[in-house]
Amino acid sequence: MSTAPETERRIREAAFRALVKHGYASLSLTDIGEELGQNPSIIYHYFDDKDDLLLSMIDVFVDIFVDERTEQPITDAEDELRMIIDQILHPQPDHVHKVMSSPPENIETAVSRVFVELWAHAIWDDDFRCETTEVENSLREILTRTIRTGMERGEFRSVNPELTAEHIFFLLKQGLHTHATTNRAAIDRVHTLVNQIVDELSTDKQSECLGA
Amino acid sequence: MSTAPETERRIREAAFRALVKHGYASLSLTDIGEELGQNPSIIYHYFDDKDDLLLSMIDVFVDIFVDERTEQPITDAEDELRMIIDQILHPQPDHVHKVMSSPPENIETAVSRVFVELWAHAIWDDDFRCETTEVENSLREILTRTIRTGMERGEFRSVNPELTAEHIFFLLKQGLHTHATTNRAAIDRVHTLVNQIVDELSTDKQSECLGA
Amino acid sequence: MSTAPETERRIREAAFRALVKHGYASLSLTDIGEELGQNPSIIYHYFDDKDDLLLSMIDVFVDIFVDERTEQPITDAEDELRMIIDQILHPQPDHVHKVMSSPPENIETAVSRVFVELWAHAIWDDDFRCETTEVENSLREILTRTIRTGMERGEFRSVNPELTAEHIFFLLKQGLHTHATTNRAAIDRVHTLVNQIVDELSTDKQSECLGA
Amino acid sequence: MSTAPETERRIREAAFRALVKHGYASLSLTDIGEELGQNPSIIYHYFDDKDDLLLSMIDVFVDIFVDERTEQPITDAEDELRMIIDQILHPQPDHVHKVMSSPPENIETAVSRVFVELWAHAIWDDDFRCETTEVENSLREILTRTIRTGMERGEFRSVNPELTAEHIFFLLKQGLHTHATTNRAAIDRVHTLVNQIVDELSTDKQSECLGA
DNA sequence: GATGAATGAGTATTCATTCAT
DNA sequence: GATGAATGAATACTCATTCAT
Repeated sequence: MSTAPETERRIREAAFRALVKHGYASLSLTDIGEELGQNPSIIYHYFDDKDDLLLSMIDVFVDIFVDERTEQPITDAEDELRMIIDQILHPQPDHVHKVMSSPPENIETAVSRVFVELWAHAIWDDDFRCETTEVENSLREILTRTIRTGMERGEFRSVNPELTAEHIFFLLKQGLHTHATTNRAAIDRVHTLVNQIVDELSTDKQSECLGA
Repeated sequence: MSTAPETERRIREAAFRALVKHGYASLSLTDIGEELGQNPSIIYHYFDDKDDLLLSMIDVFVDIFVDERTEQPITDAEDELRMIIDQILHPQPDHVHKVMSSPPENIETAVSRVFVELWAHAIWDDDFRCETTEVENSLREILTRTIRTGMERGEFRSVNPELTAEHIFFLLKQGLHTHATTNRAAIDRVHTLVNQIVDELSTDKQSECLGA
Repeated sequence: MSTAPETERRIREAAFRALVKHGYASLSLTDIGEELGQNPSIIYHYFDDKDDLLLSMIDVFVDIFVDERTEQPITDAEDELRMIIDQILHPQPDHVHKVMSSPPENIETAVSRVFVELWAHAIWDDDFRCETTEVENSLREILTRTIRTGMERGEFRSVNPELTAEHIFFLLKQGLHTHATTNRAAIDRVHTLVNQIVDELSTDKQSECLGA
Repeated sequence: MSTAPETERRIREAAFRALVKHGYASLSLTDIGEELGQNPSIIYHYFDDKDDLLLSMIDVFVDIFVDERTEQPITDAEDELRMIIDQILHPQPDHVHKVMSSPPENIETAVSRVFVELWAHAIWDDDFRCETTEVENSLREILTRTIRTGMERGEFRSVNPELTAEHIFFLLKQGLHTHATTNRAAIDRVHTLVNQIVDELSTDKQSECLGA
């Protein structure tokens, strides 16, 4: 059997790690080759060019966050919601290891950096922009579905599920973004805010609302 | 007085416009020189190097969003809050023109792009990181101060002003970020969510909470 | 018998077609592999390297223009001469098909291009130079022989057969060359000039004309 | 005064010499830089890219063969014709030195090589093709004009001046071509043939000869 | 015989930066 | 203060060639 698909995956993971190390603006194919432990020219056997390779790295995101969730039946809506939130804010090595054979060392930092860099590139490249939009749609969809299910089962209060999902999603993204781009520890603050929202959803109290 | 400070400002603005056009990763001094209408080597009379110039562009942000507000006395807290929010989500040409003599054409897009690009670069450069952190601190401080003032005057409900300010600030940033990096019209959605929070602050109603 | 000689010929023809398509300077083994419909590395089973393969393409020329003529007895000198001229200026698909199983589409263009490219390469490569010299010698020899035969039989006026052959040959080559390398329709002009020479040969006027 | 035009000319001449040394197919900007004694990147200050530089080398041809002749009044048609022929077949260092400050060593070889290489490239590049066509038109025009003038003054027999000029021109080109691409000494042979034609032109025999 | 994965040397081109004027 | 000529290091990408299968 051909080793090709394995090699393609190894290149993608090497690119991921190299991106975490060097950043988009100064990421060279040489860097990727070094991370890969092979001559960079091999990249052209598996990808059209640098952009094609980097574009494919959004797939790594999909692998980590989206794929497995889309088809899963929901058992407990609140548990499910909290688990999704947790996995985005604190990606676990075990989970990441399922989709990457050699993940970078500090996964939390790695994921937030790559998120910020790839999304930033989407400003300039339509293909990237399509992918980022789609990934976001999928994740928002998962959140929306979970909230709606919770409402239908009476676990959650009656809210606009799309808007609430979007609210949560904005905060999650911003947690990663602020974590990667400032000296502030933003993830815990976001966790607090998002927990409030989930708490609100699952209490039948009428008061104590967001930001309070 | 020499024309030097004027030239320095012109260079900074040219760099700003060039960044809006080309993006950080592919921004060359040639691009900036073209935007400036002068030979790019003049940049070295006013800045140490490319990084120094780009770092100084965060100052443009400070000029636009922070400076004038820090010392202003607050008259009406809710008005003030809504105005700050509006100015971040929809920067007005008139206002920007006060701090830039030749602003780029589409200011809303320009500001969100530059925000995303400069912050992304802060991942890799400690000097940038200090600046981004500081700018965010200032803006959060303004929001916090406004909320606290509103509370003290009885205009707003009693909340944790730091946390609420942070909540609003996360959403505002994410509005710009999503606007710049996906195909979704995120700014209006963010406006809706933030308005809800401000509404909550200024009503004494006990019900109808976030996302509802 | 093994299929090897057949494969070797197929490779040579593929190289010929690829050369017609891409030109010497930008002809890659990948191009040849594509034309061949096979993996380019197979070439190394039949040829030492790229140069060796391209050198062998001169043989295709020999196959087309020289081989069959060298041993043929001459029946009518003028007819023969006009036929040779015609075949060089307007190679017929039928005739080419005898030596190539998959000739390129526009043979006239193909032949002139390959002639110009291979001969140009002969500037730099002694092996090529030997081959081009030899092919030219053979063709000039055929022309000379035909003219001499015509003279001996009284069909042609008395001229210097080597010089006249060379004169005709120069013009024929230049027809192909100008056809391939400029926007001018040179072949018909050459035909006119060469016909004049042949006419002169076969008239019984005594006037000493050019080439005599 | 700026040194720029001087540098541009130096680059063009270096490219000319490098082309004579290495040939089109294996001519790298590094080669040209070496010939120039400077870093190859300087080329991009004066030319768009490699093709632009090489295209400009046809101008060197125009400088050598065409320019000075176009406006000169003709004194003696036969002398003039023989001089043009001589200058193409045997370019003199003195003459070349007028348009190149550092010509290559063996000018005869250099000119024929560059002619063959540039013309060969015209097969694939329309810009080259335009230039080659134009240069040829100019040279043919000069020959035609000289022959026509000779006829009008009664120095030459009555012939078709265009066709005779073309005849001569074909032979001259083929002299250079054969000289560059085979092991045969073709230039003298061509000289003999062309001299015959000119002799024919200036004899007063009435017999209708070629080109008439 | 034939494939295709892998290599590494080489190529055109870009770009921040320097420096003489 | 401002220019623009010049540099050299770095970069993406290509391609002939090898070799294990």
